[in-house]
Amino acid sequence: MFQLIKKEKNARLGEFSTVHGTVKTPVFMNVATAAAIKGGVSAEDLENIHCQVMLCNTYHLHLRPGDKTVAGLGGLHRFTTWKGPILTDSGGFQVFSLAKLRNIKEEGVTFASHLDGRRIFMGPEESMQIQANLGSTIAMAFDECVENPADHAYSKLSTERTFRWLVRCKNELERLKASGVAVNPDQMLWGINQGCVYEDLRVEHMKRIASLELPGYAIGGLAVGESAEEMYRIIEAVEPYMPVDKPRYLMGVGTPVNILEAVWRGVDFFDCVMPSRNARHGHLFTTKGIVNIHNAKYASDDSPLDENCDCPCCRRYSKAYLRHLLCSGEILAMRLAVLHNLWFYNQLTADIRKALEEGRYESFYREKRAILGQRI
RNA sequence: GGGAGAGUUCCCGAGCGGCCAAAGGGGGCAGACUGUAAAUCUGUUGUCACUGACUUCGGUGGUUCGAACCCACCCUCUCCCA
Repeated sequence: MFQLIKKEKNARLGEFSTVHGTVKTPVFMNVATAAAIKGGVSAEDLENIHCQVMLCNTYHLHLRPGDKTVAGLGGLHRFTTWKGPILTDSGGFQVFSLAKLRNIKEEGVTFASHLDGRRIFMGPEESMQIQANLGSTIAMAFDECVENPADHAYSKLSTERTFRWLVRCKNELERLKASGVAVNPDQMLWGINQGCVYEDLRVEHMKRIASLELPGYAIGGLAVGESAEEMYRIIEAVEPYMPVDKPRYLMGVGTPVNILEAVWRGVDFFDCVMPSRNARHGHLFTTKGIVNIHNAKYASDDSPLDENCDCPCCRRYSKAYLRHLLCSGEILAMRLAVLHNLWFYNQLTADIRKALEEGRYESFYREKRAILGQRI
């Protein structure tokens, strides 16, 4: 399923084929938590901005509209009309981000719904059942993302539990597919590496999950407060133990520079809310660096946000207009800004692939990382 | 013409003798955001030689140790009666 086309040091150019189409990697997956990109971006828009994979969330869709409702409507693909691959996150990250509203046990996690406070239980089996109902292309394992405790002992308990949960996820998804209730009979499960910032735990955990021979592996629990250097260190530590013939996914990452650095260290898949969330807040990524379009200096700037960009926003509108829309609270501002930032991320990974194909990734990434992180 | 009320820092608006450079909104300016409880959150918003000083609460004058707050007059606005 994953074909490695070319390597430059650890950086990989590849293709991942699924029943919903082939993904060229490295790839950035566009985050549509509640089955929509926030900011008014449609499935049709996603096609226009060259999105390859859409990412949705198990927890959110379970709460609303309900995974059974989605299953009744034919699954996420039919529901959203997005034809390409869809990855569903398992709800594991909500174990982390809804920390104040949950209680973790071996069986699973009890959350207070962020919508109405109602208690909901989710364990590996529940997460798989929901994801089977959603019918995504890729289902992620239900894991525990440890919240930077600087606590090796707790992290070890957590990685052990996450491994047991992964085995339960695998068994449950196999059962669901065998019994014919999974909306997508080809749905695959990817495992998630954990272990906080501890190399020994990370490596041990990676070896164990690799032994399950899943079709893809993710590194989770990073970019949750530790430094970028620490994150790179962990990727470097884990990477040698990730199967070469399987896609590697760095969950929730990251900035353009993070992506350049992680590709250099052997990662193929990414996702992040940053381009869409930051866009809604006026923080825009361009080929020359970061623009805060709120800034007064753009009030009379008639030039496009990024002269090198072909997105629906830059093709047509000026910085002054975009700023005005944003300052006025117009919905169009968010839509244009989100389209731009996602275009930028999708284009960045396309440029990365091109550089890899031409065997010049090292110089490409060294040049780009110096520019893309700066504020202009 | 007669009566009643009001004028506060960019705007609205609280304050009604010291703890007031003055609450709270709004607006402005800047920042944050990494598997989305986020169209959110934070800081800042009189001046300067900024752990302090100076100038502000329609104007002028007064009372007081001390006034945005009390008194007098003036200016402006709103409402009611003719």
